[in-house]
Parts: sequence; C-alpha cells; structure tokens
Amino acid sequence: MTRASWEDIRTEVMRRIRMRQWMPGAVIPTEEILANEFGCARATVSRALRELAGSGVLERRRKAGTRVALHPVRKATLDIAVTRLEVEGRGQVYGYHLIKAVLSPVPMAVVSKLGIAQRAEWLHLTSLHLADGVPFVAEDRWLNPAVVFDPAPDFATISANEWLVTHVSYARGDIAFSAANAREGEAEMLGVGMGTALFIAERCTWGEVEPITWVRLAYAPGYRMLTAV
Amino acid sequence: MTRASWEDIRTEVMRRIRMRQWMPGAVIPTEEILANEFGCARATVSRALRELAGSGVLERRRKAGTRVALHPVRKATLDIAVTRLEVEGRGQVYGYHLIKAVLSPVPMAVVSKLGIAQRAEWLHLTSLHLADGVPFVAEDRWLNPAVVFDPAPDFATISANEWLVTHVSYARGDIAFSAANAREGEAEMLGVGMGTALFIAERCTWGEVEPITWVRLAYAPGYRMLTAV
DNA sequence: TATACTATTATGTCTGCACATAATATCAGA
DNA sequence: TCTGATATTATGTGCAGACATAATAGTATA
Repeated sequence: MTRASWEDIRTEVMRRIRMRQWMPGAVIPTEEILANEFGCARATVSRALRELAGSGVLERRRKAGTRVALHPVRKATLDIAVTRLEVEGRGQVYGYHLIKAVLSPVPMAVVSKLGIAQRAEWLHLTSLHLADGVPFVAEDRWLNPAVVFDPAPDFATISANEWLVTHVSYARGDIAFSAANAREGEAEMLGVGMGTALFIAERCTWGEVEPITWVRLAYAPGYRMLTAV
Repeated sequence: MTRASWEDIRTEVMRRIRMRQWMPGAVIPTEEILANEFGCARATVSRALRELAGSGVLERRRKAGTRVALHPVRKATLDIAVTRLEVEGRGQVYGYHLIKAVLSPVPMAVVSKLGIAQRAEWLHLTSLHLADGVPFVAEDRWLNPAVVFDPAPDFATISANEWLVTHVSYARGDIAFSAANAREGEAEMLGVGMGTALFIAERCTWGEVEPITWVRLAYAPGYRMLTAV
C-alpha cells in the first residue's frame, strides 16, 4: 500500500477489535495519535472511525473519546426495493394482477395508524405479485385518493408501489415486519391452506403534509428476508 | 443560518427531490456548481451527497455525475441487539431460562448452512427469554464447543448470546427473517397453540477461522420488528 | 469502419489547517 | 463540601488545494 487510505484504517481498526487488542468498552487512542501512527491526516482517521461508528462498532463522544461498543447493536440494513425488482433480482419473471380497486371507508386499524379522519374514503387496492407465474406476495393497500391525480394511473397495468415511487414524493415512512396466519383472502390468493404462517410487511407512508398510503404485504410461504452484507 | 453546513445541504437537496424539482432519474448539478451556489467548499457538498447516496436516494458515478435514484432502494436499518436489551428497551423486566444444554451431532440443516463436518458434535442449547415473566423468544442454538473455553461460562445464568458478544470475536454473520408455524417444542415453550404463526430470525455467525454458532429465534405471537428511523 | 489512443470531466480521496462544540477536569470561593 | 466559573481536550465540521480514478467523448490510425 502506498499510503494509508481511510478504508485501510477502517480494516485495521476492525482487525484490532476482532483480535481483542481493543476490548469491548475500552477507549481507543485519539484520532491524532492514530493519525500519527498510520502516518496520515487526522481527517482520514476521522472518516474511518465515523464509518465504524455508523455501523455500530464504535461509540464516539466529544471529549470523552472513542470506545469499542460494549453491546454491538448490529445495524442490519435491509434493501427495501419495489416488488418487481425484488423478483427480477432473483432471476425470475415478474407478474402482476390487480384483483380489486374500489373507493371505500378506511378501516379503523388503518385510520389510527395514519392519523386520518374517521370517515375518510380511500382507494382500496388488492393485488397479487407473481414470480415465474407463482404467487409471490399478496398486497392489501389503502391509498389516499388525493395523491393520485395528474394523469390518473391505471393500476391494472402498473403496480401502485411502482407508480408511487416515481410520481409521489414521500417525506417519511416506517415499516414493520411480523408473522401472521393466512387469512381467508390471502390464503386463496397465495394458494395455500388457511392458517399457514406468512411473513408480513406493513408500511406506512406520509408525504410532506398528508398521509399517502398504508400497505400490508403477505409473502408466500418459504419467503426469507435477508440482511444485506 | 450563518453558513451552509453539509446537513443544510443534505436537507436542501432532499427538499428539491421531494418537490420534484429534480425528478427521479435526472442528473443533478455537479458538486462544483452546487458548492458555488451554496457558497461552500466542494468537500461540503460532497459529504452531503455521499450521505444521500449511502441511504439510496442518489446514485453517483465518476464522470457520469450524480442522479436521483430511479428506484429508491430504501435501505432500512434494523437495530439487532442482545435480547436482554431489546426487552429492557421496552421497559420490561428481562428473564432467562436455560431449558437444555447437551453435546450432540449437528443436524444436516445446520451443517450445510455453516459448512462444517458431517459428524461434528456441537453444544445444543435450548432456552427461553421472558419479558415481564411472559415468554418472549424461544431460542434454539448450536454452538461450536471449540469457542467456549477460557473460563467455561455457565449458560444457566448468562444467555449464550450475551456471553458470545463479549467473549468471542466474530468476523461475519448473516441474518434471515421469516415466518413459520409453531413446532411442538416452540408452541409448548411459548405457551401457544400448535401451528400459530411465529416470527423467526435465524442467524449464522462465523469467526475468523471457524464457524461459531447458528441460532433460531422464534418470537411470541404479536411480535413486530420495526425499522429504526 | 473498426480500433486504439488521448483528452476531458465529475467524483473520490487525502492533506493541513482552522475553528466550533460538547463533555470533562480543575480550581477558586462561599 | 458544595457550587459555579474556567480551562482543557477529543471529536465535529469547514476550507482550499491537490492528485487519483473511472467513465465518457473525441481523435487519429490501421
């Protein structure tokens, strides 16, 4: 190596932590000392340590210094993509069917999660995503009709998810993962027996001023969500 | 604001993307132009854009420039903590029971995942984590006996997970989340009916030279894993 | 026409310096 | 001994300049 890059330093710091040269909870040398040792600028060490702090390996505080995380809260990152890309990423052919699209009163469960008016009427979309022709995800979505204007999309040909990411700007959202026994509608759509354990993802999405959508995705049995790296 | 900080710039860039001033797929101005516009150094703009690229909002390539991600692969981060901290983080009292700890041949499913010898004998631990005295997670763990030396821990008093993070250095690991119908043992431990849908986390962990452990965590019904921020 | 070489360009990284900020340590005074 | 002001210190951030690198565009040659 010609000169130490911030990645070299990150690797070396990780090595020392793994080799238990720097034990969990211990304070490691200051940026200045490390910069001196590695023969580089402090900013370079800083970059390396910042990245490691970002992934939960180190904890940093001004004046107090940098220490090896005692309980490495591993920040697992998940790549949440559009369903089509998820299917295609597995080398399978993506398919999509819109089952139902009606305007109807939003159920209480969704009302409370998004904090909207009791008697609001939203677009209720039920659809099925296929991988190689086999049911992959059953989607149950409530969509704020106020956001779906401009040229009104045809949700029979493009999935709501896909249309939303390119046409509506969101400000924040959260995702929850859980498990549930297949309900009647889901079991039928996915072609599985009632009560089969399904992996569930629920997402709430808000725009700058108003809620956009709530969706429940029920994955076909056998689905596994993996951490990236 | 006195002068533009990289966080100011990150916010402003996000605003422009949300306001659709910069559309998905479009190339945004170069760092130099933006630095000029915001009246700061290029490094400052660079930092802001790098962070946004890291969270999947932007895509950057040398020479080609920076563009708004067409399919914002939202990188959801999950905080994977030790079970005790997860329970205590909810303000509940943590409890732990070791059910079984025996040395026995590793089953094929685990052998193939960790890539170890067919007839290896590992420590098989079955335990239950409680929250406020109620079953929270049923743990089924296979542990490489080679890593558990030094002062041999008493897994009846400290959970394997907790002992491992402070005593064994791991190099890499992966996690998979899924759903499964409760098996006989799990149903009994968690006090639920057979077939109840359970949220499952499976983790493989390797050290620098050898595999360390494989664990299957079956969460009690109602468990939801939430994305951080 | 196809291919190899040569700018050109935008991002990626490093340096050395400066000042800001937050947390801690120290010490004077009541 | 407690309290509050002050000094110290490690990280956080910013700047200007330099060179590295990857990808593209353009040019010259076979």
